[in-house]
Amino acid sequence: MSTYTDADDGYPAATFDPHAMQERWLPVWDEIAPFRSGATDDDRPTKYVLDMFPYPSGDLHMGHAEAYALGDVLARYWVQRGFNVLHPIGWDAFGLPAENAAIKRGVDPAAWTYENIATQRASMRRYACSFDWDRTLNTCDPEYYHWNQWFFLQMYERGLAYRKASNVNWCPNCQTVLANEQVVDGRCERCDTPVTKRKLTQWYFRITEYADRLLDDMDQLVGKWPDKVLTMQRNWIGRSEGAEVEFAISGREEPVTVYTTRPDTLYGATFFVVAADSDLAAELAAGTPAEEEFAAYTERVRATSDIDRLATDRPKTGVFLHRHATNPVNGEQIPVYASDYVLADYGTGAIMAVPAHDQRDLDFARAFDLPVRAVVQSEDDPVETGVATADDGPHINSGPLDGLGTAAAIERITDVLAERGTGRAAVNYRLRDWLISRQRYWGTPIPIIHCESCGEVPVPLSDLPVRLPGSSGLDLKPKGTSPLGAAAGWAEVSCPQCGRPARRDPDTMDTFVDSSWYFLRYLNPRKDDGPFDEDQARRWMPVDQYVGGVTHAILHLLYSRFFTKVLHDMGMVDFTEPFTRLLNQGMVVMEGSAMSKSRGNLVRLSDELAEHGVDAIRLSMVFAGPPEDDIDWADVSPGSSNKFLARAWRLAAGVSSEPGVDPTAGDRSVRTTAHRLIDEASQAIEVYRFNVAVAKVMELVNAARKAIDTGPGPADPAVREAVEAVAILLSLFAPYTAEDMWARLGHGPSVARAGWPEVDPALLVRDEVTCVVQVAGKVKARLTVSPDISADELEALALADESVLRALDGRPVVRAIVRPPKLVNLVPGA
RNA sequence: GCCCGGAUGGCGGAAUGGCAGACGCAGAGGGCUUAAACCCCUCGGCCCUUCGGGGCAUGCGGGUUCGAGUCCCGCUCCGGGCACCA
Repeated sequence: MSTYTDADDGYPAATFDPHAMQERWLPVWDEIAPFRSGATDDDRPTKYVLDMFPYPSGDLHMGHAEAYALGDVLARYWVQRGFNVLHPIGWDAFGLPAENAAIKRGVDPAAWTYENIATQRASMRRYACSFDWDRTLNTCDPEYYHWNQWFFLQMYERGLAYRKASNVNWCPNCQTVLANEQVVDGRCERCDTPVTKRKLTQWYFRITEYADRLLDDMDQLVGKWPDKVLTMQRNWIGRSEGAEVEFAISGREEPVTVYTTRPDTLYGATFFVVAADSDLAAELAAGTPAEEEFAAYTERVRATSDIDRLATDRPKTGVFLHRHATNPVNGEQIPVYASDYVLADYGTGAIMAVPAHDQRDLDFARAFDLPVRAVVQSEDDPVETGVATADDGPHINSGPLDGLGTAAAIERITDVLAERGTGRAAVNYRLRDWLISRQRYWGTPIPIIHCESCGEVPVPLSDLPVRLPGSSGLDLKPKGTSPLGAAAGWAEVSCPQCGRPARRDPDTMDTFVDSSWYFLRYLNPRKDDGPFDEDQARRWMPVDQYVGGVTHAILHLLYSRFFTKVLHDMGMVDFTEPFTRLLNQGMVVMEGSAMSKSRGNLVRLSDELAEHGVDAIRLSMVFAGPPEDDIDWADVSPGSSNKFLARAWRLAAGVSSEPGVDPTAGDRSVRTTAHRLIDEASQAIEVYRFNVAVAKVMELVNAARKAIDTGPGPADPAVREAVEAVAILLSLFAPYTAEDMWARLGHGPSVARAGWPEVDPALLVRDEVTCVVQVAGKVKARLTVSPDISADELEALALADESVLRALDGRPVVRAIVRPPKLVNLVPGA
C-alpha cells in the first residue's frame, strides 16, 4: 500500500492515507445516513436516480465499480443541488448461476445467493455508494416474487399471459427454453452453446400486442436515451408495412394468405412457398406424391442448427408439393413449394415468390429452374445478372399498374385487392411474444394449477405467494423437465375449482420478469398488500435517471417498458415510460479484451481497492473518459488519481481563515477563477461529461495551490471559498477525501449534504478578454480588450497592431469580419 | 447486405463554425534532498529557423464559408446493431 507523505515539501506534516480515511468515515456515515430518502417531512423536490441492480454471482467486479461510480456522481450531484434523491439498490437474485453452483458444489442455491448478497452489500458500503439502505430488495424473497405471480395472474386475466405449443429455442446445455432475446448469433446468451429447436408448450406474455406503442412512445425518449438504444429497439420490434394477399390452393377449401411488403410486384409472382416446418406445409404435403420427400426434407431441416441456418449464403433447398396456387389478380397457376427459407412464425408462414425483385426468391428460382418475370422496369436483367432489381418503377407486365412508380402501385393494388376481397393493407413485426417459462428451479413458480377436469386454473390471489420448495432432495441437474415437477408435497395439490387432485405448473419464470418492475418495488419494498404504492409512484416515478450497461439495450429495457404500459392500462400508474433519461456506461476492458467471468476477470476489483483505496478507483473510473466509452484499465493509472487527491487534500492545511468567513471580502481574481470553474464543472456534470468536470476540479486545485503559495495567501477568504468548493465538488467523485478535507476545514459531517457552491453570475463576467486577430484566417495577434468594446474600436486596434501590419505586408484589407470582443479576421486583397 | 456510431500528440482524452490539443498519463529539464522516493516549478504536435518568426497539422479526397476537428458530398479503416423477417 502506498501513502503520500509530504513531510518535507514545506507544508504541514501530514500523511494522506486513503485506507485510514475509509476506516474513519464509514462508521460516521452509517450513523448519519446522509442518503436516506424516506422521511415523511422531507420537503425537498424529488429525483429518482436508479442503477441497474446486480446479479449476486460473487463479489463486485470492475464493471460494477465503474457503473456505480457513475451513478453515484449523478445521485450525489442532485443531493448537493438540494433534491431528495431516491437512489436505491437491490439484487436480481434469481437465475442460473445459483443453480449451477448448487449442482457443482452441492450448496443450497438460496444460501449461496444470500451469502453473495451479503458480500456485495458490504463491498458497496465500503465503495461509498450513496444508496438508501432502507430500501433494499431481493427478487428471490417470497415477499418480492409474490408480486411476480400477482402480475402473472393479472396478465393471465387480461389475455396477456397464455400457453401455446410451438417450435422454441432450446439450449441443450442449460436444458431450458430461451426467449428470442436470449439467443445471440444462434447461441445461448448465457453459455454460448448452439441453440436448437424443440416443439414445446410454453407460457408467453403477449408483448406483440404492445408493439406499436413500444415503437411510438419512443418519441418521448428521443434526445434523452442514447440514439443507439432507440435504434436497437426499433430494429428489434421491426415494424413493416405491406399487404396480405389471398391465394387459392388446388385441393384446399380455404385460400392461403401471404404477407408481402411489395404487393405491387404481385404480377411477377411465379411460384409460392410455405415454411417447411409449418403445419400448413404438412397439411399440403399430405396425400400428395411429395409426402415422402417432404417428410425426409423436414427431418433434415429440423436437424440443421440455428448457426447453420444463419448463414445467408446457404444454397436454397425445398420440395415441390404437387399443388398450385392461383394468383388472385391474373388467375395464373403457380407451383407451391415447401422450403426452410420461409419462416413459420413470421407473417403467415407462406409467401408469394417474386424472383425478379427479391434476391432470396431469385436464388430459389435459379436452384429449381423456375421462371423469372420482371414487373418493374430496370436496366439490368435479373436472369442474366443473378441479382434481383429494386428500382422504383415504372411497372411493366402488370395490367393496371403499368407505368406507375412503386408507391403509387402499392396503393393501387391494395385498393384493387380490397375491392375484390382478396387482400388488404397489413402490418407485421419482427418482435415475437415473450416466452417466459423456464425448466429450472431457482426462479418464481408460475401460479397455475393443471387439473384434469378444469384445465388451467389460476392460483387464487389469497393463496399467493406460491413459495419455492427447499432445494434439499431435489435433483437440480438440467434434464429438460422442471425440477419442481418432482418436488414431493409441492407439485401435488387439489384443484382450487373442483377440489380433485391436480398438479402445479412445474416451470419458473424468466428472471427478466423480476427486473421488469423492480424500480416500482423500491418505493415501498416492505409493502405486503400490493406490489407497490400508487401514491409513492405518483411522487417518485418515472425514474429521472437510469444508469446501466448497453448489454440491456433490448431485453430488460423493452420488457420494463412493456410492463409499464400494462400497468398504465391497469390504471396503476399514470405514465407510459418508466425511465426518463438513460445513461449507458461502457465496459471496463484490459488491453482490449473484455473482463468477463469466462475470461477470468483479468483485473480484480478487490486487489485494486486494496492497493489504491476506494477514492482513487472511483476517480479513475470517472476521469478515464466519457462515461459511455469503454475504459481500458491498462491506460488508467489509479496511482496518479491518488497523487491528485493528496494534492487536493493538502489544500485544506493551506487555509488559515475561520469557517464562515465572508468570501466576498476575498481576492477578486481568485474568486473569478473559482466561480468560473465551478460553473463549468456543473455544466459538464449535467451533460454527463464527468471526465471534464474532474478536469475542472483539477484546475481549481491548481488555482487554489497557486493562490496559497504565490497569490493572496492562506488567510484570504477567497482561498477558503475555493478550497471548500474543491471539497464539495470532490464529494461526487472521491467521498472519503472530500469528507476528510471538510473536517480539516473545520466543518462537521457530511460534506455530502453541504450544498452545491452557488456561482455568482457577476463573477463570471470578465473585465477583460483576449481578442484574436486573424489575417486571412490565420492568427497573427492577440489583443487584451474590454468585453464591451465596439466593433469600430476593435477593428482600429487590430489594424494598428504591429504583427498584423507585418502580416498584411502593405496589402489593402478588402474585407474585415469583426466579432467583438473575441475575434477580428482581416482579409487582404490579392 | 441494411442501419447506426467513431477516427484529434507517444497514450487517455478537451474544444456553442472563431486561439486545435483543456485536464491528466508517460517523457525531458530544474528546485528540495547526503541520496532516492515523495513534493514543488518549467517545457512539451511535427518540420524549418538568423530565435524575430515561418511552414505543415484533427483518417483520405473534394466542397460550403472571411474562417471547418466541427457543416455538406464521396472514400478508407475500426467498432456496434440487425440479418433468409418476404
